[in-house]
Amino acid sequence: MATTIHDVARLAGVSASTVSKYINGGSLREKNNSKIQQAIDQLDFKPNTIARSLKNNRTRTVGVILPSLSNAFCAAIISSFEKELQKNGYGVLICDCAEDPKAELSCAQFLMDKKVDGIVNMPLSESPEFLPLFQESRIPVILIDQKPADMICDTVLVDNLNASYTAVEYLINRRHRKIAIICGDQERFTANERLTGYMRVMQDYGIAIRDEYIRYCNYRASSSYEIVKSLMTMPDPPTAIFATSYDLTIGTVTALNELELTIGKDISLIGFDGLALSAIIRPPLAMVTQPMEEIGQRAADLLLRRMRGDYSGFPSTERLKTTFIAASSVRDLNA
Amino acid sequence: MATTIHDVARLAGVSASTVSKYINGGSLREKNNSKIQQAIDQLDFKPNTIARSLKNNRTRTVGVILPSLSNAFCAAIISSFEKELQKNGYGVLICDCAEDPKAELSCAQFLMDKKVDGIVNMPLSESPEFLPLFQESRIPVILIDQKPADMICDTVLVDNLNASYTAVEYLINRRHRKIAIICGDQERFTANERLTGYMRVMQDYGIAIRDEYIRYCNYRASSSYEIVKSLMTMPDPPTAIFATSYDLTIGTVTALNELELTIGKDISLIGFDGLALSAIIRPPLAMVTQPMEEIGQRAADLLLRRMRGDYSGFPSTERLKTTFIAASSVRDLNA
DNA sequence: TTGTAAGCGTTATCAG
DNA sequence: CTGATAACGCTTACAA
Repeated sequence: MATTIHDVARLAGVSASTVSKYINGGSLREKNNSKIQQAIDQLDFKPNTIARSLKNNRTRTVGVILPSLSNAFCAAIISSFEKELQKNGYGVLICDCAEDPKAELSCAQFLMDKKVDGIVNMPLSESPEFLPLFQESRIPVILIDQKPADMICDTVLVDNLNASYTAVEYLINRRHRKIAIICGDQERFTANERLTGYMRVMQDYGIAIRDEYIRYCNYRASSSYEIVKSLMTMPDPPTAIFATSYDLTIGTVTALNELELTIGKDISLIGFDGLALSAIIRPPLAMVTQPMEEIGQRAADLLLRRMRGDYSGFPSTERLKTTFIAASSVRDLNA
Repeated sequence: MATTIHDVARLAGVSASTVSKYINGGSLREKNNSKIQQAIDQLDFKPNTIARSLKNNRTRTVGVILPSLSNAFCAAIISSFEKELQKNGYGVLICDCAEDPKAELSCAQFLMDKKVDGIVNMPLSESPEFLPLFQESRIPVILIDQKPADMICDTVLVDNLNASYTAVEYLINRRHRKIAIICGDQERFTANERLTGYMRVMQDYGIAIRDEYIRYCNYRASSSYEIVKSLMTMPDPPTAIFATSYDLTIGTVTALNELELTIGKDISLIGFDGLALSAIIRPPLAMVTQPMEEIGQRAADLLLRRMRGDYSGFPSTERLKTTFIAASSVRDLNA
């Protein structure tokens, strides 16, 4: 059916191994070079990548394990990651965990069976169980966004602490004192870092921390929606809210709208990610944005290096900076 | 290094082909069944999928070619598509075209080299050049969202015409007559269908169609942003705008905000996709939503059937229904 | 039912 | 530089 290297060899009047050498950049007689190329063109020969993989244990395919593709933050990162790998001739196999931490392990198993050359994972679980599996097999793994406490692994993430610090400081400077923060899972690294930033700036400015203003949840918009409703019906509600993820921001805005509270007047708000939201919400939303493209790119570059066998600087932890965007969703109480 | 079927055979005291038969569900002596299973467990044997693929020309991997993963509409569809294929043991290889129609062909070539068992494509080009390639190789292809005029292919899309008709009719019923529509590429099937729905309902209600209210662009938020600015500074601006995609909706809202026009009062608006937007924009945004999950699922089901060799009903065109969500972003001019 | 042997399309080794 | 030969790990006739 498909044309093989043998067909090319026959047509060119050389052996299969010579053709193989030609394809893989070996040096041979000029005469043969052209003969072989001619035969390849004539037959429109494409080497069978499966056979190749079987031979050299490299599939030129990498796996991605992520919480959900419907999550804009994930999708944006993967989009830039994929572009970079595509450029380098790699295929990208995507496994969506549907936000289920247990799925991570089975996805990893699946990718292992597919013999991927490398893995990128945005972990759901605190410390990915599958990691040792890959490390034994010497298949490089890059973690994104979260950093597990007890495992050694290359990681690309952002400076959550300062992101949070800066945002809350902005509120404090505008004389806000009753500041609520809506965090993700208490267990998760990122959530924790963001909370720590909040704690630290509050302490640095000598503001009392009130537990009832600190709320954890599972990162769903519906959760922050409920939280905001509860926060705003407290006897002493906050004057400002800091929502620490894209989805949490969505839920917050939705709730505030329903409560008919005017953002930037009745309540101040700083969101997270979702630059696009900033412009469509009125008033424009102040927020912290992560460099999603850059995260994907860095992860790609690092993974490519590791797959090339370059393990310099292992384990590398790349911390990228977030950006704070000021906007009128925060009321200046000095004014 | 890795354990092979031979290792299992040796340990179980049978031949490799017997083990192979066992794995592939052949019938053999009860005694051997258990011996082999034991050996498999003991060695933690996993068949090498690459070797398998080489043998039977099936990789259990499908390819996806799409305009961009950063596009929420694409991502949502692929998310549900991937889930369905994952359930069925397939891997999903994703190729992001970065909105470049030329990239489609090279992505297709790449996937062909990867020996995917099937393809799903959300086409950028009017008629995907790569289609014949796959059809020759009898590799099933499912097109999503767009339907090329001149090619025979399975397709899953929505009823754009009625989607548009219903939305514009809603405006008309509220006495809007000066209705602008922001369409995508004039060339593209979907854009055309949506425009046709607009034309038809306008005609059905005997409303004069004014060319200056019909605007085409490249589906980017920045384009609709410019268009809206131009529309609203016309001597006789529209009283209502229908934005026909997610990104076009974003750009429209942004522009209206900047122009300080109050949606639902100074100007009426109906958007497209992005249910999440509806709740965070104030007032809530009326819009047309596509059943993205279902699109992904249908495409998956159809592709799985085709890969099973079931070509009944080919070429099948599945038309799904959109939903119209009324909201106060449309002012009732009767009132 | 089970085993032997050939082959899927490449590449690596090693002799010429 | 070139080519014969033997893998890579699995499946599948075909023979026993």
